[in-house]
Amino acid sequence: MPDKATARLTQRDIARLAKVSQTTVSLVLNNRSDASARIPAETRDRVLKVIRETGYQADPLARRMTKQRNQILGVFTYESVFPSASGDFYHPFLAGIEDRAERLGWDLLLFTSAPVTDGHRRIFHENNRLRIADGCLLLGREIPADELARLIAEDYPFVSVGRRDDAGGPVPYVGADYGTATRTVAERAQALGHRRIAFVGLGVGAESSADRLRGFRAAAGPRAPHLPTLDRSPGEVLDDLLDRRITAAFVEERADAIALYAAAAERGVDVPGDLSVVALGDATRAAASDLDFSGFHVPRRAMGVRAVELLEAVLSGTATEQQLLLPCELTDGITLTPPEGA
Amino acid sequence: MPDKATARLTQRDIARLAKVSQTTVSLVLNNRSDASARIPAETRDRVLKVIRETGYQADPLARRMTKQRNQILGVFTYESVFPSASGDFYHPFLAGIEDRAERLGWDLLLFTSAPVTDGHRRIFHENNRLRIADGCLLLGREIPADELARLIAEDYPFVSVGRRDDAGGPVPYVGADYGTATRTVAERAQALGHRRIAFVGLGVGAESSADRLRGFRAAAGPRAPHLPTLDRSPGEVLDDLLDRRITAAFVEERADAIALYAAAAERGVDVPGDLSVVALGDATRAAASDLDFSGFHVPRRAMGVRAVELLEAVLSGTATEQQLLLPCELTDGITLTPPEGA
DNA sequence: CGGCTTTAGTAATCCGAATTAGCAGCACCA
DNA sequence: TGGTGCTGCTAATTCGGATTACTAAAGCCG
Repeated sequence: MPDKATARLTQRDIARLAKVSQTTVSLVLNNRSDASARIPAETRDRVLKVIRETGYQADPLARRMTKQRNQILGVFTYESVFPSASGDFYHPFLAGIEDRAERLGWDLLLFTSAPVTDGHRRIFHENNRLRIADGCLLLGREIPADELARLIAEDYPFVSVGRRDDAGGPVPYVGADYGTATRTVAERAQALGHRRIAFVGLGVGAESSADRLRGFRAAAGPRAPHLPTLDRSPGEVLDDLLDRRITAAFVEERADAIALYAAAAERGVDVPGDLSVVALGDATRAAASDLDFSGFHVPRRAMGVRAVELLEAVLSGTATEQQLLLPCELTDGITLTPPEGA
Repeated sequence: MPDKATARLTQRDIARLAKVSQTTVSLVLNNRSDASARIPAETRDRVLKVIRETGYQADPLARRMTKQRNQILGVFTYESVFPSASGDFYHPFLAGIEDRAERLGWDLLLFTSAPVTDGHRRIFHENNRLRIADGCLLLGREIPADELARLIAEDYPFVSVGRRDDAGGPVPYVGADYGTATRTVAERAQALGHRRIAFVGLGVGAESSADRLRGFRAAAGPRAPHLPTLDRSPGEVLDDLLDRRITAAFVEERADAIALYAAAAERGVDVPGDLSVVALGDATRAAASDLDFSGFHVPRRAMGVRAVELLEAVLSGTATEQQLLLPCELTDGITLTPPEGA
């Protein structure tokens, strides 16, 4: 009896049992019938019989060795993949990625080994393992330009989920068209009669922030007010809005919109009666609300799907356009109505 | 210039650049310093420098071929990892896994390449790639015994998240002690005066179901009623409970408890006045409710953490006990009070 | 019968790493 | 001055399977 468990069967074993060469076993297994490899039915059956009797299965690793690709799709997230606090912002992206990866027969490698420092991961560190994967998807609000530049310089196949500015070259991405969406909802508000509108949020830093502010300015003009949220309570922001007699606030971050709405309710300020509130995307921080905000949603799932498809195209060399913006899903909602007296 | 993109770097390339042999590169990489392999600091540094400059990473497949650790932790989920519908049941497990993997410097490989058929994945299929990872964690409500048996037979290192029955041998797992938790809350209800109590749910099939029913029976006796939920609306279940003059229902699935509560509210049945409702765990289906149910929660995050730790112990051969049950978190809640007239 | 083609199969390599065996060169010692 | 041992490295082999190159035998033709 084989004391050391069952030493895994190999093609050599099958070959021995079927009295053929390992080559023949391989040919039979791969069902090859080219001119260069003819296996008569008799021999083929003999080999197949042995395979059936022994329950032999080819080692998938050895099999992949001779292929060029590993069928591993890297996923690099600049925050934790499974965050406990930040709500489910990334979830739909990942669902889309998983869906497509599954369809392509790829496994997903999450680079959790990259240490998180200051709440951010860095791609390039001591022992970066990027090259374990065939290619990589990048997720995160902000991705340092130097890291992108290095990926490009090293010619590593990757796709960013979310638009990124050039970094020593164009960055392949599948993003959401925040600019157009923001501009559209701002124009819609203007059509309803709003004349005093403001952008509420960061507006700088990440591309996604800048794109929204840019879209807003495209509709509202370069001097339209931009109210920061950083280090200010929702109440303070609300006061600021009211002081300036703003009639419609375009809030970059949905969580802030929700907080603003709550502050207004508490203060007895009616939304949208006294103030319309437009949400420019989805909550990236935990924030529960059933309220049907006017504004738009980010096509997160679709972005994940398309990002995988683009990476696959890049890897197989069939990619033509490497930068793709998907339209956001506008929602009418109930928080945008004509201003009082309009 | 290399027109054919980046032909993946190999140790041979590194060797050539560093003017040493492939063997030396391998030795340096594996930091070997036996008597049989002495690499002076000077040579080592030269090799490391080239590796750093080129960003070389060992091919995990080739590496696994010759059996070695890869720092890759496989995660096999029997449903989608990122489900769109099923709520967030798996999320905390994965958060725990990610946390520990990060601390150990491991990457997470999600086996999304395993095709989902009938809503379930199968580990063993055409082209299973389990062995890319050093070991694997298994997640899912039900895991076919034959798959577990085969993993055991093949001596593949794995740990199940959730208790599993023996399958041709003991299954290594980190589970939740549903039995004790259910028994404890049932006894607590009895101490409050409840005499007519019932178990509501599947009670069979998955170990997690059976464990709860067993715990319930341990407190309530072997003949205590067990009401099925399958193919019955919450209203029907409620009728059944009232017909039997049950004063406390122990509901296996939190989503069912929520639905039952809603049905009762609609019917004018007071919970817990007319009927106490105990939730035996967390919702595995999407179901939102702020209600503070009496019952318990599953220590999901901790289970994920401990499962990684156990697998690490298994891999390094230091594991002593391979089956671990963590206590559930009992919650007093507001849906269990003494029965009327007690 | 000799030359050419087809058939049926095998030996040799390769994939990218890890590992084993072994080989020069030098120091030290008797 | 030859033997022993250490140092520093490399050639060769292995893992399991895919592929290429090649060969032995049979079939066909004139």
